[in-house]
Amino acid sequence: MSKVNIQRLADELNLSIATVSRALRDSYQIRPETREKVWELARKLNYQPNPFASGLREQKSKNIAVIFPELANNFFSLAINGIEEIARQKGYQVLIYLTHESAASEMGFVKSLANGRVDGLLISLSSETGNYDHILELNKQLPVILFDRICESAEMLNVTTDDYESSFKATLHLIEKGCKRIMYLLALKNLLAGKMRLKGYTDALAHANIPLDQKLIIDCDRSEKDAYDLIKQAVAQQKPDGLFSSIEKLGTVCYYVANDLQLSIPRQIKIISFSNLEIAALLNPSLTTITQPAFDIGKEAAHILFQLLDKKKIATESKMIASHLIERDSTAQ
Amino acid sequence: MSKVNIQRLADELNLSIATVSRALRDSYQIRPETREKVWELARKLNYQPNPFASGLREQKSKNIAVIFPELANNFFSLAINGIEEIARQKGYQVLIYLTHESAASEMGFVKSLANGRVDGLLISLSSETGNYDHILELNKQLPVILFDRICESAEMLNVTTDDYESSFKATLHLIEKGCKRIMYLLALKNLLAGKMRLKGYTDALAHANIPLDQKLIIDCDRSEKDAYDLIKQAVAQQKPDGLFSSIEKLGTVCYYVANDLQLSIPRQIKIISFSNLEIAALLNPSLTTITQPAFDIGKEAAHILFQLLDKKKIATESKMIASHLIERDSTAQ
DNA sequence: TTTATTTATGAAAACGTTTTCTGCGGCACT
DNA sequence: AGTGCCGCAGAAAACGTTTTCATAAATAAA
Repeated sequence: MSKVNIQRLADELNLSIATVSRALRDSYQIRPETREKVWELARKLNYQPNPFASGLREQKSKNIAVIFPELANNFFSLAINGIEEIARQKGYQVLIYLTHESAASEMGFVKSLANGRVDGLLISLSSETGNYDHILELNKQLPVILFDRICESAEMLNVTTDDYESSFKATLHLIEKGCKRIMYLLALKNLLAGKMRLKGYTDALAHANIPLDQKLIIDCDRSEKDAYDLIKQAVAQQKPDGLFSSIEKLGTVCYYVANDLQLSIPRQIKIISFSNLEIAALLNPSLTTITQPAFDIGKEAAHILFQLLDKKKIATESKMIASHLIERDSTAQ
Repeated sequence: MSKVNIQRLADELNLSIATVSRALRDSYQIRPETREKVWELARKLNYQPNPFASGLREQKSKNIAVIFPELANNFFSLAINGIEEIARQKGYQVLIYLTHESAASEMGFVKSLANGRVDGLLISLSSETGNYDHILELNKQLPVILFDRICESAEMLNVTTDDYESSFKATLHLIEKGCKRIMYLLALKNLLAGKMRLKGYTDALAHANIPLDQKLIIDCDRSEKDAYDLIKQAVAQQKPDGLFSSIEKLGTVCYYVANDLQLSIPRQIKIISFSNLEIAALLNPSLTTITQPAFDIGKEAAHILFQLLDKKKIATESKMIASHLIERDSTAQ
């Protein structure tokens, strides 16, 4: 039951710990038969090197940290799958932190990573985050890759999707389907992603010569809980014929609102939403979505991180992966 | 830029590292003004004790591991939220491992935890897992709590939900709504949860004096990818008037099948499913579910684990948390 | 045979903490 | 003045690795 360490192996084999360590690491200096004896016992006792000891000695943790706003969101669930897959291949452990959209939590987590706990960080910013100093500071010590919710700093590496273009296309899609008054459900307005999505919307309106009506832009960042009431009231007052939800969570809220106001989708009101919901196709009616390649974004972010960790300085640069507009019944003509 | 360690603090303050360490840990042996000086500099330099050094010295990691089959499943996304919340309160880090339902992966992960990487483990077994030796073995070294997908061993601590009762009730619910031929979509048949759910189904049939028809039990474990075809064919042949899906994933598959076979839900076929899908209410028609208290299960499992880690031996025993049957339109009469 | 070189191993230092064991002044009590 | 105690701080050991440095035996070169 007592923990099996390298000393124990050395004692049982009448070898020094140096020899055992070398044998386990397949050093060329070790006689094959010695090596084999060591490995055999190690396997038998299920010897696992103490990661704290090796970490301390080697000054590397073989850990990476992943900081997420939440996991209820399908985007992040998918992304972490991609991240975990790559990390596992590389023999790294994944530490997970959830900020619950709190900038204070995020700052605390980031600061706590400053001393060797992890070798690198993958982070998607909280919606509250306005100041990026903590990120830039940590990036001086270890590689930090931002994904999806990035910060506007030239010096950081990012993996994103084409928020602006997607949003532009989504708005145009509603216009093509006949919408004249498109309400935009604004979220993440502190973050670049949020700003790009909003700009995609306004630019698309301009492009179609539709005057921008500020009353049709509903800020849903502030009151997450009250989003339902807020949207319902806005829809009732402004009577839009299209709803564009800039985040997944609000997409479903739209359905409840439409139901409640007895608006038929898509006849009276059309709905499109950024969303990674697998079952968007099963909603009543099926929901037209802009779907982000979440798994690939996670994978790519991890991939870039490990390029840096492996010191392969080959072409590590920010990357953008396109989202897809999937047309379904909620925007049918 | 250089890492700030305790030596650096000691040098700058002309103190010994012993004193600095004690000051940071609020030892009573340290003069308050010394303590304050140390803390001030530590804050200024954002000193974070190296967790590998402390871990090695104290022989505890302040880490816990969470082993999940997957994260696409809403149950696990919710559960990890609960786990992370408790762990964070306790100052522990959460290491995440995804088995993708592979027993081999699971065994590898569990074995790799044998040497101090983590102080405890929360695990939900993969659907492939038939042998529990690796779990029992690890449990000799550190506390292991199983949740939801547990193993049938008296000596392990578990957090579960009332699978049998839920399944019984669900079946009865369909019967009450007029179903005569209820097809059961079997999954997780290797695991206790799967067995209990199946037994709940068969017992409920017996209770209602409905003869058990083996052809109505569709084993969906084998061919995850082909589940759709399997179910579609079975429904076409057997013409059930009720579908009971024992896992979330198959619930949505039922909708696609019904659609494809042009069966109207709930008129021609009623559907009920184990599921934590938030938007079950928005499906077409809304889906009647048995919803597990995933967040609470995660929280409770973590809670029990920390009771053990804190050596509070007060009443640490297995716990069962009830699921809820939420009646919606897919089983309307 | 003597000397250089290779091969296989051991001794010991280092990583950054925490904590036990000492030690030094100063104070209170004989 | 001598003894004991207390408050504070330093020296050093320990945790389990990895790796540099040293060394013995065996082989090759002279």
